[in-house]
Amino acid sequence: MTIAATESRPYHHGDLSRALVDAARRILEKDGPAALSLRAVAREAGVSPAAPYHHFKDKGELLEAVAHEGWVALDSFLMASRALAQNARDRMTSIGVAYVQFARDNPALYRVMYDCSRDKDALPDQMKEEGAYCQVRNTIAEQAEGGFSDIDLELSTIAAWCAGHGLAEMISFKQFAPLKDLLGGEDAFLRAVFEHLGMFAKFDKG
Amino acid sequence: MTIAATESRPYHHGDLSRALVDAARRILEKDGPAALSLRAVAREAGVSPAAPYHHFKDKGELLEAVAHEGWVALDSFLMASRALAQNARDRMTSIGVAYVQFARDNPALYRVMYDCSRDKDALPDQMKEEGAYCQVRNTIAEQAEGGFSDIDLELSTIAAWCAGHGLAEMISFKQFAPLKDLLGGEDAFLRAVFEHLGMFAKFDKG
DNA sequence: TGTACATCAGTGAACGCGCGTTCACTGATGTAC
DNA sequence: TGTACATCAGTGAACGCGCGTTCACTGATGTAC
Repeated sequence: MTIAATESRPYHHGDLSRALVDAARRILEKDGPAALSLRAVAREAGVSPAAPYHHFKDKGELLEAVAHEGWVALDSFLMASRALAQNARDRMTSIGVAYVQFARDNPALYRVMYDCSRDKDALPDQMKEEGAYCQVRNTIAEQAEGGFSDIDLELSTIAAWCAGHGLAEMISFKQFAPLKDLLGGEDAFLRAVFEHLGMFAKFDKG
Repeated sequence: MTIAATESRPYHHGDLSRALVDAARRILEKDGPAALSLRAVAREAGVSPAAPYHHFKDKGELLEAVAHEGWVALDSFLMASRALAQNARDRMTSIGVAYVQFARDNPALYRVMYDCSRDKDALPDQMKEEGAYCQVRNTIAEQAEGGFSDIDLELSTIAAWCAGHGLAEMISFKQFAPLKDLLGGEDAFLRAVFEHLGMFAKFDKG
């Protein structure tokens, strides 16, 4: 009845790559990005410090794998909340709010994602072709109903993305606490900030 | 004629506090935030690794001193470029552009400033009373010409601040290179992004 | 079906490193008398 | 004006730490014949 064979891990792991990335994410959740050393990851995965080198060239490559998972998770989170929005008008705010919620709920993962990006001075390549950035652009395009040139669309997407990232980094700052209370909670505060971006005020009357 | 006495530093330094903060900023400029250890700062200042402990309780306290200088420098940079703006309408964009330029020209210092803030989960206290944040709020208030409630004003300031911070963190990302070229350079790109925030589009016709 | 052997994926000990911080110390300074 | 002494602001050696990475190794797996 009991599965005795699994009580002690066999010499070969089976899928150590996967296990290492999972271990890394567990460490991020528990102790934050500063605790994320290669040795800690190996320890958490129950494996010797040298083992990861059979799967990742160096620490950076493991971090990139973790970051990549983060972007994929963000993609689907945004996708889901965009699908939930009631109408086109709310879709823009909803996707912004969802973006910040993701960062708030996965702060350490979010940090690793941007640390990797900064190291390369670029967002992940796939973002421009598909993925989160593209979803933001599409949402804006829908809401603008053709009123934007390609350049306007690109610039507005960048502006919205930057606002989302900035808010994501500051959402938990103490200074905002009174305003959150006043508005009825953090999510209401979030919506309010995005609405004040006023990104598409010019379309309100057209 | 030559001042022989200064050729070898006297035993007592005179103003080691100051010298340490200066050394820290030099290290930041040369080698970035990752290189900013207490020992490196002492080395750069030409002093033993224990010397800083007579002036700062620990590494964190030195970092805070550096960050504080950064905020002060940002304050006066924003003040100066706000004074240069031609009219009220441009003032908002100008202050945003200046904010990002500061971050771009002092990337490591900017990083330390926000790292310290994140550790405390708050922007520096003086920001709400005076300083950079307050300047942004005042600029927005001027441009809105009384059309904003206190809450609207606060939310708009937060939105603008977040957009500025987000753009500051991403301004050098490679993905934006084509757009920068298209628009005639990085500064033009910056202005364009801030204009697309459309923060006050609703006031354009009123 | 059995066996030799190459390859794969682990082990654990060790390397050298730079870090933050502490310690007992000493040279320099300033103040009380 | 001189001197004893407390205090201040340095020194340099040492502590223990965890890190990324390498190394020679070995156990397990799979494949060719």
